[in-house]
Amino acid sequence: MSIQHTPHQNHLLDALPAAEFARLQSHLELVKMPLGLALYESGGQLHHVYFPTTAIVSLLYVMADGASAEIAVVGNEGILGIALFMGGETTPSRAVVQSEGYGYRLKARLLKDEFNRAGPVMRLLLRYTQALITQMAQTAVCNRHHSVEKQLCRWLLLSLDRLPGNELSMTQELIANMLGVRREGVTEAAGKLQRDGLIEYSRGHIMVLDRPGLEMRVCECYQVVKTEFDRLLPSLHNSVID
Amino acid sequence: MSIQHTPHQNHLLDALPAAEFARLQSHLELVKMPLGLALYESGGQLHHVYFPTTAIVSLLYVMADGASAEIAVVGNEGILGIALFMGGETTPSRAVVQSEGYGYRLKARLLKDEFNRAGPVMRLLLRYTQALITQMAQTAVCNRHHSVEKQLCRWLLLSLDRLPGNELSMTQELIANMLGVRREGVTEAAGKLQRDGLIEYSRGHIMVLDRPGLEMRVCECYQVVKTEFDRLLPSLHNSVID
DNA sequence: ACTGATATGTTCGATACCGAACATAAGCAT
DNA sequence: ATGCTTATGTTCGGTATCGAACATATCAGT
Repeated sequence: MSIQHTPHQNHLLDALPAAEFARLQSHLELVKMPLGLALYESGGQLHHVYFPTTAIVSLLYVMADGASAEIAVVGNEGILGIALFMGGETTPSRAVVQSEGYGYRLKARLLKDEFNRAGPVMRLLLRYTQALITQMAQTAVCNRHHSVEKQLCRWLLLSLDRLPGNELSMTQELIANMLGVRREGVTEAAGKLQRDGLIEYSRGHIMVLDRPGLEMRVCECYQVVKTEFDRLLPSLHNSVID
Repeated sequence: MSIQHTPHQNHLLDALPAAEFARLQSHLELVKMPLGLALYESGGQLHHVYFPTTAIVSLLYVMADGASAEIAVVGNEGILGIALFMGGETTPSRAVVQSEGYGYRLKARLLKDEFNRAGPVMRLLLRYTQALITQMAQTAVCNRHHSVEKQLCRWLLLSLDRLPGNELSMTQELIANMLGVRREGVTEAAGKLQRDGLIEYSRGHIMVLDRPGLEMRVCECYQVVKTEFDRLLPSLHNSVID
């Protein structure tokens, strides 16, 4: 059985008005996003923007000593490469595929031109950017105040929201990298969640058995971000802006 | 002696092309910003945008249990109320005056109209927003990996960059609130800096004696943010965008 | 000078996380 | 089956920060 791929799997593309979508459609290029692929390096040029459909991509800051932390997650609800239309051309963050899958890409020039029409595409992208800002801000607060276990719950739920099933492929080592904590810390937190029957994992495969249970344990950060995404980007296209 | 106030003290306003500045100038209203004033509450309506000149404003996230953390600082280099033009109308953050002073405000409607012209003002605001995003992201990473002392250095330098002299009015209690740590933690870190002759403080007044010394101790986060601001917002107006 | 309020200093034990080392176990290639 | 690699589990001592309680010091008002 082969999987159907369509740009409409990405919520931003799906939310475009017909005219705008028509302009871009033929330029959208399906790309495979294997685990670990870096779509952008810190400070590098952005030649394309990416609209994930089944993949999940993490925005990571890597520090001089190698320590890292995830500042946001982008999946089928979003776009990678906002610095392009924000005017900076580049950012100090890396974008790394965290969960393999597919997405569509578009040449930088085309997206910029579309953005510069200052129409619905621009407004949609700016709203998405604001939602992303909320996610970053909440991550900062969460890093400050919440335990590894709560952050793991948040991370699992954010990932789950961007995937079709209830399973994700991810080693504890990689999760630790995302959260910016030690692998052992993740092992301990995940072990606790497993003992309590919320998840089940083995060698890089995590199955969520009790999603409501996770939602009970997660810190408020998850819900704040989710609510803000829903508020700013109701899944149906809504052209009543301004 | 009376202090001169002019919108040009704010770098964004100062960077506007003459035509745009002329349109807005008569609508700019000088406002006093006393310590602790909340320009915006979480989720509240934004009736004005603010351009600080001598004041510094913190963007804070306050959590359900009262714990808080600063996610960004805005002074004479920036603007408060970006959610207005990003399309969200509101944000989950609070904006609180951290260092008293003055600024100019502009009615929300006027800024939106100006933004919607999709000209240089829009491009400038978007670039500023990207710089702000960098600051938030770096704050998230810093919260994760760096000691209170390093973060205090970062905070002092960020504040200093937005003030005329080498002195700031700020109790350790308030700094602790910003950094999202205990007051005692700030006392200890500040005590160390004082013993080493980098700063001198008493009851809410901090004088920086050795700025290079602070720059030696601060984590890389400070420089990353500063470099990105300089890159995105060179102080002279540069209309060569796109 | 007195008083109260506020800012800062100091201590204590508790806890979460770190850093390192090592043990087990599951998958993979041959 | 054998061995190699990778993922996960466990332990240990060290450190930073926390939470709370209390001590001191400076300022403002009377």
